[in-house]
Amino acid sequence: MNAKPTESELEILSLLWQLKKATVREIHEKLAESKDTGYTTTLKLMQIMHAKGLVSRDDASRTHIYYPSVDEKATQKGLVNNFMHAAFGGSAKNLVMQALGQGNPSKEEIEEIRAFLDQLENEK
Amino acid sequence: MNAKPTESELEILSLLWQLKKATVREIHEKLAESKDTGYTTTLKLMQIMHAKGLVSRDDASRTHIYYPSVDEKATQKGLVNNFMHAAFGGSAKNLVMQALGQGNPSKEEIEEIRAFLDQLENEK
DNA sequence: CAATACATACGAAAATAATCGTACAAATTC
DNA sequence: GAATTTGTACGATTATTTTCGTATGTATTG
Repeated sequence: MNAKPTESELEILSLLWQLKKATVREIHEKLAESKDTGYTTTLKLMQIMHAKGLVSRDDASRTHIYYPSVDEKATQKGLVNNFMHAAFGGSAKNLVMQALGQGNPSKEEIEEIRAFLDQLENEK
Repeated sequence: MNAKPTESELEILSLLWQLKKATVREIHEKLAESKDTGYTTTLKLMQIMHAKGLVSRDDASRTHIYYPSVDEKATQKGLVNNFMHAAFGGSAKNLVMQALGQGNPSKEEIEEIRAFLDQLENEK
């Protein structure tokens, strides 16, 4: 059942994870900030996602409200795993270093990652 | 010009990065270990990649020899950047922690990452 | 209350990606 | 040297993803 979202679906899903819930119009306006796309395109995508079970929705009122229905962490886990294998031959280190090199993390974020590394190491 | 490889193309490109050069048959045999695919499918993909400029080839002899013609690191950089934005809202930290959580890096790799973090921090 | 704005539904086209059959030529084997 | 194997080329088909036009109905507003 756990269908993997396409690129476009993932954009929408990310917004929903962030906003917790949203209407088609809200999502569309956000998307339109960075890409040129029509309203009905966004609508259709969200309908497809609904059919696939990636989102749920409340259609009590005319303007439907959408919710993510797949877990953020779990979905990301699957995607990262897939991506790590496809692009980095499964090497977490290589992926991580590439990401750090260009993600420009803040001091706080670096600290968090360090703490996470400590924890990982202790488990060994 | 810098075309982004598709999933299937990336599989082939990864093999080429690893092998430095290869024939269609060599690539095909490798691919066939893990997926069920026809020889002419692999051939066609490599021809497309050649047309796109992702690989170059030496067609002096009947059996052509293929070489990667895009840089591994540079290509990965573009892919990570894209993926980080698509799946993690651009947060390197979140991507990194997910990857570390399941990539099961060795002690040595963790050390390398730590050193890289130090370096990043010093640049700030 | 008519015109306009805003909403969903959905079929169909367009764009992209992947697969494969067939044709044909060169090499190899029996 | 005929049959088989191995190679490329490439058009065509299929599958998937994305886009959008049109229909239709419900608010909102002048």
